[in-house]
Amino acid sequence: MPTAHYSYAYPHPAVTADVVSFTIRDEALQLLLIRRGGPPFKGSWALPGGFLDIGEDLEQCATRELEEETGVRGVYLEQLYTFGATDRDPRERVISVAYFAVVPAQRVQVRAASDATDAAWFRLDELPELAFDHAEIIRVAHQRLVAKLDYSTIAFQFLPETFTLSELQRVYETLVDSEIDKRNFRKWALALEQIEETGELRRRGNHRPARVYRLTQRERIAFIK
Amino acid sequence: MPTAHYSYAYPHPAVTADVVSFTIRDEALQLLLIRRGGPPFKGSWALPGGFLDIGEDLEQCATRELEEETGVRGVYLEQLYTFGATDRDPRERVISVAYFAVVPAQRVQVRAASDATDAAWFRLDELPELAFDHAEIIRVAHQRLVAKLDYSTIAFQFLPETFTLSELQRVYETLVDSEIDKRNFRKWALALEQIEETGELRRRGNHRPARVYRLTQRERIAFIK
DNA sequence: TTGAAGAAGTGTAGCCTGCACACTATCTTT
DNA sequence: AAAGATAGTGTGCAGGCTACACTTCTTCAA
Repeated sequence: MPTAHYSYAYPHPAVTADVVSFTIRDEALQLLLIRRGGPPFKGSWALPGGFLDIGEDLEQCATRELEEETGVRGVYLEQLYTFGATDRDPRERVISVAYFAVVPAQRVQVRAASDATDAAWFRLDELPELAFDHAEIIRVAHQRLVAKLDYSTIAFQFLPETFTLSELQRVYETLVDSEIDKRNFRKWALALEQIEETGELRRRGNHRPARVYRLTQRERIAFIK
Repeated sequence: MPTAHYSYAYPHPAVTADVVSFTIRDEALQLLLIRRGGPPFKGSWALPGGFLDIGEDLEQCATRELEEETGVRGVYLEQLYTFGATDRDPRERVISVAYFAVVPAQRVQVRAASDATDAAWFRLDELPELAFDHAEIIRVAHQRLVAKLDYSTIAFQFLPETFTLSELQRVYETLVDSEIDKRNFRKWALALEQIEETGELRRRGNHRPARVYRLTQRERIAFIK
């Protein structure tokens, strides 16, 4: 048992922030997991996260944990839900405030710059066994992500600063896991009035080059409909 | 300072559950507040809530606090958001897991059966000064409630088991604070396929009696659209 | 240099949904 | 029996969503 540095009249639970980080790699929705180096669930994969410092905001804590594992900063981060079942951690009572993050595809490789902990991206449809109730947390996060597609421009956060309409369409097709009509999609995307042409053209492969777009208000999630 | 009964290697925050309870009284959206009997914010109004017991689920805690203040059970209760700013409580670090509840108008008077604490319903547009960050919590709760009107049948939770279409329409009109066309509203409500006629008629006042409806699946929030 | 390959880019027509709008029905009270 | 009050009912128009196919522009290889 830890030595006594702090005391209370009644027991306080521990509080952690855990982060579900989504990205799109290889045309698939993936998320970041780390392998646990100690008990409980030693060797299992788990969400990155850690205990709240007593002088730190919840969101600061989530941001810090995410940065420690992925090296990325400034990505979209949103509080998801708070999980507090009494038996969710065998050591002591732990309340987990879960966040979900959307990491642009470009920035994914920055992970290699993080510390020596064993971290990896997994396809959402090929997840390993997970520690604690993290499978449940991921389920809720995915549900939230899909729900937000309908009423916000959160999908744009999967893309780097500039992108083509085809790239945007592929993001949506990956997220909803079905094909979308090209003309209808482009009409819809332009009608949002959230993107503008940069004036540049992107030439990739042996075909007509694509116009390049950017968000009119970078880093902003708009509510639509 | 409290005596030392528990100790940790590093400080744990306190965790509370606070509940924003909405109801409709006098054609207005109202919510339940209690007056604080001790410091901090002594004499101020605040949301009902209290510290999490170490062996108790978060939702259990919210349910318990709500029942202690209102006497009502089995009402709709949903986790709202977790507030954890470092300075939100002057005594110690407190993480508040906020819930929001919808209390049917009929059951409101049960509150009188609760203990001697000073509790009262306030119109949302006539709130007093509030303790802690409870004004912010209420703002978020109201926002969530209004958002849910668009994609769920949460508004039905403001009504008792049986109701007329006019009563349902008044609930919606109160919540969105504007008038709704009667024919369009009834068409919409019936098309949801969430309510059925009980076969009874309700006669109130000197006018044609109204058909009485009930939810086909009582206590269930349906997602629509 | 030319043509084949491959993604980029573009318009229309039908359908369905949301919204505006006014009168008749049935009961109570006097 | 007439007045007062809320319950209950249908249509038409506009705007948004969906389905659907061909041309443009570039690269690469013959």
